[in-house]
Amino acid sequence: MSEVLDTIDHRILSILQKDATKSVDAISEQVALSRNACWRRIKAMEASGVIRARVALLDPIKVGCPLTVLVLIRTDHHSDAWRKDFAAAVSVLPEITTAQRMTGDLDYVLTVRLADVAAYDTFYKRLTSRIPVSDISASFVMEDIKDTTALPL
Amino acid sequence: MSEVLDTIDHRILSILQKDATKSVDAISEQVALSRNACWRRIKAMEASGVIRARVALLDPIKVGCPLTVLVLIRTDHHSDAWRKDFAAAVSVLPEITTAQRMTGDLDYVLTVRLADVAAYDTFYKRLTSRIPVSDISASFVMEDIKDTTALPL
DNA sequence: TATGAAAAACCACGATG
DNA sequence: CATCGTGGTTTTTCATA
Repeated sequence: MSEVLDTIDHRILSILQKDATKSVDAISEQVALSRNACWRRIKAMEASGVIRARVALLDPIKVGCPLTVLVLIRTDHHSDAWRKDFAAAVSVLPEITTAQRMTGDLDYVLTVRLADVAAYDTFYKRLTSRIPVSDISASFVMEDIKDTTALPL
Repeated sequence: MSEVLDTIDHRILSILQKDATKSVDAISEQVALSRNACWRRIKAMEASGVIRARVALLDPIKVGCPLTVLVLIRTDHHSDAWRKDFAAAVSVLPEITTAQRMTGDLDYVLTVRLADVAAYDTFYKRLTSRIPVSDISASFVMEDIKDTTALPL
């Protein structure tokens, strides 16, 4: 309901952002609150949508997609229909984990998770067979220096 | 121990990737396995590191960082020392959620989470005061078409 | 703070293929 | 002989009074 998050909320969130398996007991101790008060705050933040989900993060290498590719896309189709088709293609391809429409001269950026470079070629064909793009270029990730789902608070 | 994941493991993972609050009972029912067999598989995947963590995902808008910026960086310092400084700067700045070293002509790509465009200027100054870069450009995310932490299985 | 209900954590045995 | 299922115990966590 309320959209105002105080310092204690922030501290609770920063704990849960890193480890959602922590019990209410452990969290309440860390933020110096009673178990109950802490539990109510968490419930409230879940209800208001501040906490959107709790998910498991997997090891990309161990599940067989060690390669991350950033795909930069430019289009000359600036119609609603094209955008709809593009969004549909994006939602259908599970290798695409993020898709963002950008300002500036590059129109779209995709993050794609793949097994290897050969898989990129397959992906490239599947994508471009679904939607016309005027310019597409791939940049491969050599090293992950940082990769977190935790937002700054 | 074993690094071989079968179809059932994949189904368990795909459930947990989307919702880590699901009880073992519920999961075991979905994958048509006994509670215990299912529990053993999950434990094994936690132990082997296939499941890396369980985290809470927050709403960027409700938490006060609705703006996502992709920062493209080129450097002419290709020394170990520079890389170390860069990594240190990246790890210190919480607004940077991902930092990747790339192939091709752009050296690094950062994903940065911010409150607004003004905050980008502050961020830009803090970053460039810590490390010298020969070229840096920002591209702002206008629309999130897709954004998932779930890897393809 | 107390408390009942639920889920998780773990163990042991026999069955199965 | 790995892995499953059943059925049990103990402990923890939840969620509310």
